[in-house]
Amino acid sequence: MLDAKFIRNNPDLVRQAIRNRNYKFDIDTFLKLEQERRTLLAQIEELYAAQNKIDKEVKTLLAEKKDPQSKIEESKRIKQKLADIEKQFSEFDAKYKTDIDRIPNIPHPSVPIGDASHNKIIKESAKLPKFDFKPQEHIVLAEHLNIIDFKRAAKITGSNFVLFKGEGARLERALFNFMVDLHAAEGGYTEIFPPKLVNRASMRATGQLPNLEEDMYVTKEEDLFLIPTAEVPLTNIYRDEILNEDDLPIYYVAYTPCFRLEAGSYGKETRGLMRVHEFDKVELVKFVKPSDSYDELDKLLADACKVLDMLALPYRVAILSTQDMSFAASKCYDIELYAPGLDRWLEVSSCSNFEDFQARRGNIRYKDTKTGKTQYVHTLNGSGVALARLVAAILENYQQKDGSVIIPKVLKRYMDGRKKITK
RNA sequence: GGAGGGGUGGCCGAGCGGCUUAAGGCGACGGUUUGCUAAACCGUUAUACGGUCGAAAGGCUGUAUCCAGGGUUCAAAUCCCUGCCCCUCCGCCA
Repeated sequence: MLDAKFIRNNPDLVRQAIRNRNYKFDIDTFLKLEQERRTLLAQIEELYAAQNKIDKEVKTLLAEKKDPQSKIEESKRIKQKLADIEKQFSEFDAKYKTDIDRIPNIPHPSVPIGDASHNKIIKESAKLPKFDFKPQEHIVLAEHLNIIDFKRAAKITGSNFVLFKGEGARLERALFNFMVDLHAAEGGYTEIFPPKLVNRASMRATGQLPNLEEDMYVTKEEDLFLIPTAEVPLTNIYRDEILNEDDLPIYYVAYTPCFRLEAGSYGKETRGLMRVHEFDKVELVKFVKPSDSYDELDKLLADACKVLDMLALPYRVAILSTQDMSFAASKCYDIELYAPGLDRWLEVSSCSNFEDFQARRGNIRYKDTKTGKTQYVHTLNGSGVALARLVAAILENYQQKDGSVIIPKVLKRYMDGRKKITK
């Protein structure tokens, strides 16, 4: 959420940001609404002031044992008037609140303007792997090794769910343990194991609601959402709280499953591990001082890349363009792994700085030690990294001619010292 | 799931329709005293959104906020309803 005052004072900036993101939102109509809302609010406050004054007068009259009846009558009249204006106000207010929630964050000046074709690659692994045979897709490898059972997952639940089996299950578990350990030990992140169901207020604070409601799983009885990412429970840890400046920066890491309905997706994109409704992910979240947030974003990106360096996988990093970035982000880097079987780049991480956009929605602040003022923190998050596609990339990059798959060295101690997955 | 008891400022805690502009205490901060520390004494002590003055720091002013949202009333921390959370007991369960 942007500051209403900021929008009022910088309408052109906001208009430009919306245009650069290719969003549709009429700022002028919004500003008119906002003005109207404030006018009504001022009227209401004036009437309340009058009521409060009468209230005191009544008290005085009662204390002096005089008749307050005429004052009471006056108060009743004001009450009537108030009811009318408040009814008007609540209509404007409701519209105002849903509208301001739908205004996206302002992209950082360093973000390339345009659609996904303007994403800028800033780093790429020196060389892609070479094979003296035709590399297979991960689906073929997984079926050959009997480590993933897509058919039975579909029977148990539905299409685009995954059942890992044997060494496949072991690999999945090894990977998230490896990543959480790495970030906790070397990155200085505190490990969290959060709830995987969250309420509406939490989903709103991080920006999944109201725009992405149709992509989320929700429980009927309690209106709780299955988390689409650990970003939601982690960032909401400090919703409606005031932190001390000395507490910052705060770094959290969590492994969680992630649930995405993605109602609109279909076709080739959805085969295998590319786009599944439930996947595992290790997520990094930071709460930092505004002055540090872009340095922190670079460090966050480096922490995510470190996982892939250690796994010795080919990857590239792109700055996402204004149209490709999520609604709440100011700046976002994507990390993509190369999958030689598919001959495609697979997105396994987004590292974003939200500046104070989420903090304002979630009312997450800190007290400045020197000035004593409270202000919004900056929040960041990044995948470190997402699992399903990572498994696909490992299978495809480490495959051997006979269909076996070498286990990356750093995972050996998480896999009972095994070096290879074979049939 | 059932039955009770609760939720008040940074913390503890009183208040239970108009005497509250939320008592009192603790803590924190500033000051006085002091060789230093402590003690004592005096003072300050939230947030949000408007209006207004100011170059700014900030001042003045209005409104709201006693878990949240509704309601009753001229008037609600106080009464009623709904929800959330916490505690005790019972049931069920991993």
